[in-house]
Amino acid sequence: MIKFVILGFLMHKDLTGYDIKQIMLQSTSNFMNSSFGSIYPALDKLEKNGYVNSTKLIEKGKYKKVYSINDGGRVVFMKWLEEPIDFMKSYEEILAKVFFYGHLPREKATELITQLIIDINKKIKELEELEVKLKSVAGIFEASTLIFGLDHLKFMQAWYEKFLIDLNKDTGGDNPYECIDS
Amino acid sequence: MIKFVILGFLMHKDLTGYDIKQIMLQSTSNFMNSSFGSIYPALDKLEKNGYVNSTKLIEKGKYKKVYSINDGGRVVFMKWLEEPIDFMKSYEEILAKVFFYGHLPREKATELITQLIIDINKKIKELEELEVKLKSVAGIFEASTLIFGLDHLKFMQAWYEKFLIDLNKDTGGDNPYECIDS
DNA sequence: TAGCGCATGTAATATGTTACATGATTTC
DNA sequence: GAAATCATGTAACATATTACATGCGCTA
Repeated sequence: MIKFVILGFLMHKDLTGYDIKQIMLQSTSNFMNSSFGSIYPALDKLEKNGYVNSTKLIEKGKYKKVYSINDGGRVVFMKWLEEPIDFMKSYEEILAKVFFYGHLPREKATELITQLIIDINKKIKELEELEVKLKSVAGIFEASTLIFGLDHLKFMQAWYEKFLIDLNKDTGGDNPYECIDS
Repeated sequence: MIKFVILGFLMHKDLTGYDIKQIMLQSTSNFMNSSFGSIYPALDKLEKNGYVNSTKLIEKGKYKKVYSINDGGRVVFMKWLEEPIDFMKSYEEILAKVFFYGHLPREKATELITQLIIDINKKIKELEELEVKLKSVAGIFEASTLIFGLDHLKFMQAWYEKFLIDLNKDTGGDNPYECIDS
């Protein structure tokens, strides 16, 4: 997932590995905060795969390697972004994608979040059937993890439902997050 | 984490790798559902480290390797269980521990969950300060991930608060989850 | 001149998944 | 007799962390 997050940052401006680490700390650390040990190899691989280009330069006596996304990179990033969210993969994946939804037309973002809510609802139905069976059989702690899972999904459903409403209210005021690092 | 979940299952009865996979599917799949490719090597390692013992046998013509936890294993499992929950590590770790809290004295479980709530509250305070700064600066999608993180923590706090109350009401009716596989 | 922030990178380790290989028994 | 289920295991791959190694420039 880190490669897509990196591409997402590069969609916006050219960055070094060090920059990326700083920006993550300030913006995505809630759901993703990678170490240099994964950022640098990821950049390396992205370049080998032809999704980014790098320029070596010396600034204030410091050796820097500035990366920029190219057309190939933009294509794979947008493809990832437009894919429906598989919310069972990981809770972080949802956040990662939504974080970059500003790159999508508003209608597409709305559509994807609507689909997410539908998928969550399906899973809720599934778990509710399981709940009946297990509640009678398990102890309070074992049952609690299932009920937590269920309540957690209900929380997510309600949250994204509300988010959709806020989204429709939003004027789309152009407020790019580039401001963060200024 | 898988090693502790395996030890937790073995606390209750002797099992084969195959059994463990089945039980996971029925009980913990909500937060952990490992593949054979991680269960078998994990069992192997647990045995090499001296936490479990295995007995090879042939039952109904099928070769089986039944694992049982030993004193060393019980010690490391209980030590893991009694440790305060680091809820920032992963959301799954909370569930994994609470799932086995039936092995703890009720007061210890209560204490650990109380501490968890305190830790979550601390993090909420932290994020609320960040929120003020970022809200003005980020676009709706970027801000949403932070707000989701915050609301998510508030959900967890409320949930475990309520769970504590339910726990105090609970008679502690002995309802071991062994019933699941019957 | 010591230490911190900037800046890049590697090596060892951990942890897990998917796919494959193998072979027995049970069920239709 | 074919397919599903029981049962164990390995190999290739993916993904990430921690700790280390290196070195420059700025500031106290």
